[in-house]
Amino acid sequence: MPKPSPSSPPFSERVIAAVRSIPEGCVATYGEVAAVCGSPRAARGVGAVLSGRMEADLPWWRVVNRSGALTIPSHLGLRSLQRTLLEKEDVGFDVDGRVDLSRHRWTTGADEVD
DNA sequence: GCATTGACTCTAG
DNA sequence: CCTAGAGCCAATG
Repeated sequence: MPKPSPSSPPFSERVIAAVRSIPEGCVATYGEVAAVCGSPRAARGVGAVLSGRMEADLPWWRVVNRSGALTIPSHLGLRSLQRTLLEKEDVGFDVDGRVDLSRHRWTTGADEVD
C-alpha cells in the first residue's frame, strides 16, 4: 500500500520556499505564489501563511496582490514598511501606490513568454 | 473537527 | 478604469 507521501511538505513550507525564491528587486503576486504551491486559487492561503511566518526569514514584502497594490493591514504599520522595503530593493511605485508589475513581476520561469 | 476570519482573485455592472 | 458581490483556500480559536 502506498505510504503517506513523505515527499509532500505542507502548503506553509511550500509558500515559504516560493517567497524565499523571489530575487531582490522583484515582486510576486499571491496567486503566483499559490500557483507554485500547487493551488492557484489559494491566494488567500498564501496570505494566511505569511501572517504566521512573517517572523521567519521570509521576504513577505516582495509579495503583493494581483494589482501590485499592498493589501497588508495598515494598522500594524506594515503597509508603510513594505513600501519602504520595496523602494530600498530598487522597486518603483505608481502614483496610486502600486508596484510596477510590468517591471518587477517575478516569475518561476515555468511559463515564461518572450 | 466545526465555525470564523483574512496580507486574494474573478466576474459582472 | 473602478466598485460591488460571490467564491476559494488555509490558518486560527
